[in-house]
Amino acid sequence: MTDARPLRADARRNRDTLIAKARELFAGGCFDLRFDDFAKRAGVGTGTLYRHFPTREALAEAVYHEEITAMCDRARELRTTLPADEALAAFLRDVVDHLHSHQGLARTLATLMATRSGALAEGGRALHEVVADLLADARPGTFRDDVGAGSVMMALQGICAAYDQPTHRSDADGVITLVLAGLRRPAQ
Amino acid sequence: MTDARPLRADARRNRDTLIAKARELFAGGCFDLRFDDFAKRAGVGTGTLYRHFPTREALAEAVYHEEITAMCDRARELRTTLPADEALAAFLRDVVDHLHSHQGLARTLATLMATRSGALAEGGRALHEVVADLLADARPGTFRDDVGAGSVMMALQGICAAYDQPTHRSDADGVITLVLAGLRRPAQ
DNA sequence: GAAAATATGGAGACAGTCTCCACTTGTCAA
DNA sequence: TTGACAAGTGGAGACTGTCTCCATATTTTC
Repeated sequence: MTDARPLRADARRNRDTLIAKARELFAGGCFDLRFDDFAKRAGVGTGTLYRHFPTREALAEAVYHEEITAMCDRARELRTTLPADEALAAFLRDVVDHLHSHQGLARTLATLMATRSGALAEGGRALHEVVADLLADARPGTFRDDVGAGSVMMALQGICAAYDQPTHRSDADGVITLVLAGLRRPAQ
Repeated sequence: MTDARPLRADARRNRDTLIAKARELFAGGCFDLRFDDFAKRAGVGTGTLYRHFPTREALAEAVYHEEITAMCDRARELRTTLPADEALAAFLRDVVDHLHSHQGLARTLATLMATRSGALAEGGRALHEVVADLLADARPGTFRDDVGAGSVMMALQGICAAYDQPTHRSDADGVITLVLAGLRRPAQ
């Protein structure tokens, strides 16, 4: 996935500037800036922006790449200190918490999850994987096995897609509550 | 909500033609047609299209208006013949079933649900309302009361937003399973 | 330090959206 | 009927944002 050819020094610098600027703008709630304008604000030419990030989504993914990686690491870490079912619960709650204070991330994830193929979906796939792992670990005994990780991700996609609804936080918490309660194997 | 001034005969005719044409194209999976081209295909001028439907979403909502109304009616009908909890279950299953064979509807609903205000959201609001009603009826005794209709709608939004994922059907069924199982009041 | 490789920027081609208004069509009162 | 007014039409073209292209500049390599 990582490129073989190392970027030239100036190219690397530009790329980093672009990501930093994008992060700053996204954090300020400014998502729909003209792409050309955006290049200008970052102090590079349009061509440079397009060469590094062919699409808006590519840029968004680059900006949130670390964040998504951190999320996945967190999941794996939780798995080492908690029973798998509790780890999944804690992870999902964490995700919602994080999304709530990072609208841009929610937006980006909603897009990444909707994009089924290509490098762009990498982040979505990574998340899917950690959820699937937690789920698999928790299944025997505690979780039902007729519902897959895809369904959990789909619920998560709803949470992401609805990121700017006024009642987002409480609704999202509710979704997680339903998913977790629903996953628990019904008592025999 | 309905306009006071009745449309002139030719205007009404054009509007109907536009909706019919859009329905036909959507059914064929053709969603992202140029708006201008679309007008041409329907045999009207660009101006006419824009006057009737200022945005793509307005057109989509008009196309699926009947469908959404039918869904809401169906929910109310179910409520008269089944206990509320079963009615909600049947309704949600029905919705997924319907979405599955009408991608355009899923797409449209995803947009409508994401749009928090304005006439465009009417369809989304109507659905929210019937779900809220079913839920309220089912609550005493059977359903938990710490999770609102907004959460159910959010899960539904995920189902809609993921409409073109390859595993959509089974994942969506899983989400409904989780929501319904999660809603059930845990045995004391 | 010269050649080769790599990257830059921004002008301008292009594509899609949407407005505007001279003109057409429908409605209604007389 | 008909004439006058209201309502609606269509499509040229202004506008807005996207993206490509390439002469020029910078970095790397030998």
